[in-house]
Amino acid sequence: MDSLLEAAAQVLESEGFEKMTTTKVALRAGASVGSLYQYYPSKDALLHALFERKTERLRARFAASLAATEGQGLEARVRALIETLFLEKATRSRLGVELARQAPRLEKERLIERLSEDIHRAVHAVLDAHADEVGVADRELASWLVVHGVVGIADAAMLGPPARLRDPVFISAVTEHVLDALRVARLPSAR
Amino acid sequence: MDSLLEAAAQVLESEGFEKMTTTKVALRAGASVGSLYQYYPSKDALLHALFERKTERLRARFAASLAATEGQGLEARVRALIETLFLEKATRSRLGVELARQAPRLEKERLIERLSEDIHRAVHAVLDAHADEVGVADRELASWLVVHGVVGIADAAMLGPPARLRDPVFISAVTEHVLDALRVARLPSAR
Amino acid sequence: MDSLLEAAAQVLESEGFEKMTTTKVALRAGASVGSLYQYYPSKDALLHALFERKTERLRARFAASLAATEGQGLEARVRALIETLFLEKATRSRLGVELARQAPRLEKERLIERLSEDIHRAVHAVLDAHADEVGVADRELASWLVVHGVVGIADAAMLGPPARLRDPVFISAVTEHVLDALRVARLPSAR
Amino acid sequence: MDSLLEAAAQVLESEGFEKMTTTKVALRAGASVGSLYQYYPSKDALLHALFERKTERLRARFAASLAATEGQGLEARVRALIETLFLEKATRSRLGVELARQAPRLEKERLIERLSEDIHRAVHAVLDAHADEVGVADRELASWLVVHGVVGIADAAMLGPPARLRDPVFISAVTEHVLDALRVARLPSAR
DNA sequence: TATGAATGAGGCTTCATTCAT
DNA sequence: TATGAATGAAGCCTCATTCAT
Repeated sequence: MDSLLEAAAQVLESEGFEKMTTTKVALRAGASVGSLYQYYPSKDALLHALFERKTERLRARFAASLAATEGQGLEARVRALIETLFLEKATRSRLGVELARQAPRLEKERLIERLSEDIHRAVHAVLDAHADEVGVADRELASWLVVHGVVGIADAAMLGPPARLRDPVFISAVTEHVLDALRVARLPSAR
Repeated sequence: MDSLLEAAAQVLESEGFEKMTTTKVALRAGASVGSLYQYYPSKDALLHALFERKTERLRARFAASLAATEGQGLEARVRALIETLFLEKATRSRLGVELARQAPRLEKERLIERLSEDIHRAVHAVLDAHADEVGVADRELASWLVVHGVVGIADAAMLGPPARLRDPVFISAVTEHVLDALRVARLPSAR
Repeated sequence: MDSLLEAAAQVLESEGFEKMTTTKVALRAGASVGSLYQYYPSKDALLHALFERKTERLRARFAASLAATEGQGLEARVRALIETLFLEKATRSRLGVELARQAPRLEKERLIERLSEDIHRAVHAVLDAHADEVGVADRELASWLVVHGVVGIADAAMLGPPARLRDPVFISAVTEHVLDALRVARLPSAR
Repeated sequence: MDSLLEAAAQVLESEGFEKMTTTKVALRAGASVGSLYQYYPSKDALLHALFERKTERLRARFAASLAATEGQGLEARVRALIETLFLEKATRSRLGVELARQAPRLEKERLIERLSEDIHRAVHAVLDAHADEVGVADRELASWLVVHGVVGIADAAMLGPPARLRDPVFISAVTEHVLDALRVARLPSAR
């Protein structure tokens, strides 16, 4: 049941993982614990599903961002990706944090790794497609560094004022920062 | 007692937070639960102390790195800082992860924030000291972005092969990446 | 569940409060601790319920006594009330004592106060109804004094041989004592 | 050590029995737990001593009251005894309550019984000495009833406003009540 | 298929008491 | 004789999971 998943998300958001009990989740979903266990055979299974939902959503947004900026310049595409990541991080951020806390348990690390690999691959493809605008030699490594660097920035920004992640000025700054790292400015065309 | 702290660290490392019980910690330290509670009035207090120990250690290493590279060029200093961060992240990494997972609970978020602020400040000072080598206008923002970007990179690297964080080639790559972002290379063209 | 309450009463009676554990109560009731906590969210809640049960029973007996002696003379009614009180005090007296010991903790003091107020009020009404047989001016005060005096007597009698509280001779003596205090006997001289 | 006893009294008064720990008592007395256990081999031994202290004090006050009213009339002596009892009950009343709560445990019931027997005996002697003013036949029984009745009244009064136990009007009322019960007024000499 | 009462292992914490110094 | 750190048994309570209805 999908309402169970949403209920779990809400409880996780409002109470945190340690106070999220299966009974509470079931009640919030208007169901009974028994029913919950019919769909999700364990608490961890519930978390896993929640994880996948979040992960899938992010993947979809990224794909959409890339599709929407198809054919545009590197800057536009990078900015779109950053914007997307920040927006997702800002959406139900408490939920994201609580899920991330549980990732080290569970085989869910794989879920995270798979996600970041996908993102990495996508970004790598973008860099390759705009190889002329990228000054670094190892674009594979560069995309990896950029992806995880930006994720780190997003995570840090999440602890501050929530508006920051949606602030265009901040997004521009991060975009510039990333493009700088990719040595866009050093390109011959800058001479 | 310090052996209690170390015992807690070991249990956390080997079993993870969910299986870390106060009794287990006490036993591992060769003490009794009662003694544990004499020194740390709650399980969370124990975590807090562990947190501070880790935090303090990192702070000290950073200070030492900066002191050791006093007077050297920007690249050397940045590299030293990255090296230090990576080394610390690689040291007892499971412990670090488990502690980080508990940070959102507890007022320890503050401990983390305070730490990253301190690091941010230190890096900012370095950038200011080497203003001539830095091409970005807003050095405060740049240092913030760089610090959190590199932390994100370190965290991602932790999930891969543990040797990576100590690999000089990788460290060089990250250093280059950071220096690029600071537009060090672009400086000549700014003439 | 009512069997939990009765189990608690039995443990309290046979072992006293300090040795009454929630697990023991649950076992005696043929249930598990978990079930106990489903019905009574804390050990104190269990005590509270026990308290109310006892209190309610006494209230009911008093009401019945008054109803049964409706229309009879003052002596008969006073005797009936005393008899009722003594009988109740003699019934499961250990239980009563253990509950009373816990009253100062808990908001249950209120329960006791409310009970004695009710009794006071009832006795006051009786005195008013038999105003012609009562020689004291302040019947409100007199009923208060009589009620608490008799309770004191009952409590003291509880410490002696248990049969005393059911001994008609003793009950007669107390009744006489109370009627004397109400100056029933002095009335003729008031002509 | 006497300061240990006083410390115990203070802790009992301010925190209640359940929060009175031997360590707290020792600290308050400016000693160590070890020392406490040198003088009082168990927590119960401490309580016992406290009990005796209170008991002895009351005994002494009663004796003093009787001595002070030697040769006076029944009313004066009864009033003095009531006054004394009320004053003692009003003094450190919380302490008294907490001690009474622990009486059922321990062989201390004996302490209480012995005390009330002593008081009973004393009052009996007073009644005998004033046999001409007492209208009841069984003075032994009457004194028992009066003693426990007044104790019950005092205990009930303790739950109300603390000033009541020291209020001369209230004391007079109780005295009158007692004298009435003893049928003082009905005596032929009252004609 | 849904329900939710029942289960019980196990965690955290307290505190009277001991004993080496 | 005083100290107070150490002990560890034992209590209260939680909650994931099961299963009879």
